Amino acid sequence: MSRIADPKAKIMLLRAAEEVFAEKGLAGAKVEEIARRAGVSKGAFYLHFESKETALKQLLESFLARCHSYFAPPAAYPGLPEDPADLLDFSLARDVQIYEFLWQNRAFLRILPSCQGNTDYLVIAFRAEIDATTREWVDYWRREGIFRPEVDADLAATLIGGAYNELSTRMLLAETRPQLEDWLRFALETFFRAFGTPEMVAAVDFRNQRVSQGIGGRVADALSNQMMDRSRATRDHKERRHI
Amino acid sequence: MSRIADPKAKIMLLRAAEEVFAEKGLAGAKVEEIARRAGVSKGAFYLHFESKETALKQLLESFLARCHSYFAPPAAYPGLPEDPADLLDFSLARDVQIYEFLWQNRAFLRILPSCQGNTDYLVIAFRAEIDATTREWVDYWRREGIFRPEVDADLAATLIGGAYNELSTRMLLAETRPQLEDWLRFALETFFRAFGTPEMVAAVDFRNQRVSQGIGGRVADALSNQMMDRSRATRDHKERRHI
DNA sequence: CCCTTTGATGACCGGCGGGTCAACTATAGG
DNA sequence: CCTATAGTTGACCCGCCGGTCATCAAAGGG
Repeated sequence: MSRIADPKAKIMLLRAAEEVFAEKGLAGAKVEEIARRAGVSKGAFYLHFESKETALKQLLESFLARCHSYFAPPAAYPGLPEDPADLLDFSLARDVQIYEFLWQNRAFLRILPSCQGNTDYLVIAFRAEIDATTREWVDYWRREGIFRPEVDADLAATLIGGAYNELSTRMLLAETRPQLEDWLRFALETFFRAFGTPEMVAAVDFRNQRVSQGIGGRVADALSNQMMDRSRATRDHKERRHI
Repeated sequence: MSRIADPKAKIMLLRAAEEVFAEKGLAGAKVEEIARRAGVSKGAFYLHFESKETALKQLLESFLARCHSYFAPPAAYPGLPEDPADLLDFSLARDVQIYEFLWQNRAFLRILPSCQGNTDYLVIAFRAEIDATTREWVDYWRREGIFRPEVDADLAATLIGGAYNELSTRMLLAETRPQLEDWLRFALETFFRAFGTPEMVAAVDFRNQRVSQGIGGRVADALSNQMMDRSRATRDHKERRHI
């Protein structure tokens, strides 16, 4: 009995909404345009969403949740490498993973700045979360003797967060995928040089020599092959270090 | 003959508009509210401005022009000190001056993120200009042998710009004036350590020792005196114009 | 083939707020 | 005091768009 709902409708609407929100922002986006791009009527939009804000909130929550799994604190990586060079490789591989994800979702990233009104608390909370996670990393690195003890964790996290955020902004302006690896290596070295102990800075220099001699990072390969299996990846680092 | 126009009206409207735009953004700001806060009628608003956008544009142009004079390229400072410690002092004093200005105009800074629609090109152009100026400084420092030659000027400028931008964002969240000097010293040292030649990094360390021994910077004092003179001069100039 | 049920449509409603203008008011000159 | 002139007002107009609902269409059961 009765008619069956189009199962693609909601997905198409979400996709269209993502597009239009990214182009126009919350206020500028028109429900009619979202519906038209999804190939359905305006009324159909309201079969799936209570309001325009609801749709944006739904999109945001889903995206931020996916982001969340990428911006993990150090506690989420039980077996972090201790060797400075391996640590650099690991961090770079992790950054590349994150920015690859951001690049894939660049359409979505464009929505965030436009969240100025009723939904901005979501973005603000997310930024605060990122900032706290960055701070955790700085604290961790300081405890591990990688960063100098006198480095102010709050300020360091602010600078790091701002710099990386600017990189993502710059990525959004690019038409083709930038050399994220180069960008992120540069950023990583910048902050390791700035905040690292003299030993760490020396390790950065040494690693650059090694790289310029054509010897690639070992950990980076391991991590990109086994993205999800962190414990195995770190076990690999340790084993190889003894070779 | 005839009635004389209220000379305060436009100024009051601009002030009120600044307030409301800062609180609500372009779209959220209502002409009626601006007029009410200025103590005039809605119609009076349109005696002075063609439209809501015009008012915002006028405010923006004026503010960005004032900003412009602060973000000067190295060419604007003919006699830059060559001694590393003095250079640090000079740069810090300059940064403090800029951020002091930004702090004084923090209400205005809050408007910028909300410029998403018809006026965003102004902000975008301004950001690009800041970025270019930062790049000029990086290039200059590299030419002067203060930054290492292999430092990528574009990426360095991006990171620096992002980090300093984040500092200003964080400043906007503060209720009382933060210790800008500490923040900016931290940021300055961060990037001088990251990009500086080994000699420069040594100078940073040496300077910290000197400062911790209570010996203040000489150049900083000289510059801050000079800068106070300059801001006092412009303030006087404005007061005279308003009389 | 009709009836019921439920998905889908788009014309329509209503409020919001940018912008206008007829009416009003203050001032100066005669 | 009167009149001309120009500043000031706020009620009103109107387009836009979020949200609704009478109406139609599709699917399945009897």
